[in-house]
Amino acid sequence: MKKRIERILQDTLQLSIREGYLNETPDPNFAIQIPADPRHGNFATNLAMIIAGAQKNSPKKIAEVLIEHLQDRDNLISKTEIGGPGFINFFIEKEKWYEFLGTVIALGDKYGESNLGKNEKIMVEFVSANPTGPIHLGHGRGAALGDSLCRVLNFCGYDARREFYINDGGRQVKILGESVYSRWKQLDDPAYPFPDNGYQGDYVKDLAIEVSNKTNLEDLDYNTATNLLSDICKEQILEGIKEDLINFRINFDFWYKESKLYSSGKIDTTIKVLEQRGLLYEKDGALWLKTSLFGDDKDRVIKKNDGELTYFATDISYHFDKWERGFKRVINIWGADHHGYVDRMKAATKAEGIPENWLDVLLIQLVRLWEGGQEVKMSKRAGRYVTLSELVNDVGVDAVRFIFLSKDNNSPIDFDIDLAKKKDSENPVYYVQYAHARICSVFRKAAEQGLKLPEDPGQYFSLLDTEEELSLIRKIAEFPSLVEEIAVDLAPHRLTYYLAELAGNFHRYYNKHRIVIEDIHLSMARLSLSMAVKIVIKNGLGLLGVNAPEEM
RNA sequence: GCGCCCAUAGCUCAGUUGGAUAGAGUGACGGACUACGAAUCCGUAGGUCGCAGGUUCGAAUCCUGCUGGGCGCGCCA
Repeated sequence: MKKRIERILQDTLQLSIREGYLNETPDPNFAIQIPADPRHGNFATNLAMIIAGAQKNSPKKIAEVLIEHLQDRDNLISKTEIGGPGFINFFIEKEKWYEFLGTVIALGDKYGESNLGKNEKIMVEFVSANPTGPIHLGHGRGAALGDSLCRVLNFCGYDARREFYINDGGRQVKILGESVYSRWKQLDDPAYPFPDNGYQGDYVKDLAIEVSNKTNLEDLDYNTATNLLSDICKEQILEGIKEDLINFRINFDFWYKESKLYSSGKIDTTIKVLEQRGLLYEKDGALWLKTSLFGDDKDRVIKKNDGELTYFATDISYHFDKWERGFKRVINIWGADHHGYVDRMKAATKAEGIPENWLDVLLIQLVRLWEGGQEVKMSKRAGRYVTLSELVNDVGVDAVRFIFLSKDNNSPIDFDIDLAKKKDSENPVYYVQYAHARICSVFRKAAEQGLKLPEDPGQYFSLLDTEEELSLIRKIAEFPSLVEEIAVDLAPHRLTYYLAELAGNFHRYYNKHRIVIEDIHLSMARLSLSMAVKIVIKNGLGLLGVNAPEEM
């Protein structure tokens, strides 16, 4: 609907200029909004006010001109008004809303899809947790966001893929091996020293017991033993991570190992490319990249004076590889504590000759847990933190995903476990799911009375004449443009609020008007409307990765 | 010291490239089941949009300066 209004306005503006009713004006960036106050119409635009300056005329005069030459070929608009300082308000022909309702039902689970992305290849890289311990809440938040973004992007016609980058080559894996070794030694000798920067969690002790039972460590020297433990444990932890993610309904398309960058020679190639571009230099025995030429505060080391590559070097190479794999855009989801890294990473991609804006980095803020009115204090360094699987086992996938996705990524989340566990109205997840289950229940009831949706329900829609019914249809009509906006803004949290509103509208409607009644025709009409609501809730929850249950 | 993010109802948060009278949930109080699921609905109360300037027809939104909080500033990963 919104798009049709936009089209009409574009045509009207062009025609007005072409025919000389208005002066030539640069392409205006006008908005179409749904007014908060229904008296201001179904849609409103600020177009007249936006171009008033360039037209050297009052917004109201311009609005009059535009209305007079309105290019409404389909007779979509029943009435226009000029309001406030120069808004043009549009009222849509009721019949057009009924037609729209018919298309929603016909489209079913395709309602809301679009071809916005034109099959463009996008990579979303997220979670990418080190294989040194189980994934925690922050990873879970990133996982929910990345996965939902991919769902939305694919729904909008992009070719979006999920990728997990495995840091299996760095020092942290070595430290994991040393930590496990130490815990194994401590089984006999509690005084055996533990590495200063070792991993503290209890899972390290569990690994020590488990692996030492299967592997003979006694005869190995320290280096051999710790290396062996590193290899075994990182694989085992990675399996656990994969399992946690699958339980969280996330299926990655690609698992990309850092070690592959070394073995495939990608890193050497990348360094050569940068060398050829004249962007490298040596100083203090180290190799530096001139990132400061591309917006970074200062240049960065990619090879240390001991000959080892930095983490940054592998990351540059990794991103060059993403580019070579043909992705037209890349979205990285990082914890906010990595924000200092964003500028240098973007600078590095530019240094590699990759276009500006190719890389988007979404930073996610902290998740704080609350239980029994108190914050659950966590400290990763001390190994005291709640894992994603613990939380999911406690409150369920649907609630965790919905709550994680209900906030903008830039806002910290206070996650109230008690509230998330509640299966009633206080919990927004259940509020939305209940609307869906309730509609399914109504259809079961209708079926008992021999009622079901006819092939062509459109003939009854004109019976939907109450304000509640018309506003429900309008709400349903917002869905496609909202989904597109979410794909552009990378902001799936808006969907949670929309779904709660839609569910609320339906619950109110349900309480006020009976759906299955003696009047068969009116029942058909109301069942159709209910079906459309059900479709949007199901499609919307699907984009969040949340189930739409038929019974609860 | 420099940089990024945040500040909206008692609490948790929305607020769509600046739009018309700033919203929702929750908490508090009071109501609604002899009919489709009361896991719901209706009503009341609640605001100096952190503070001070600026930009304009119009600012919670943009700019500047403050205050308060989170995070980051390594030849660590």
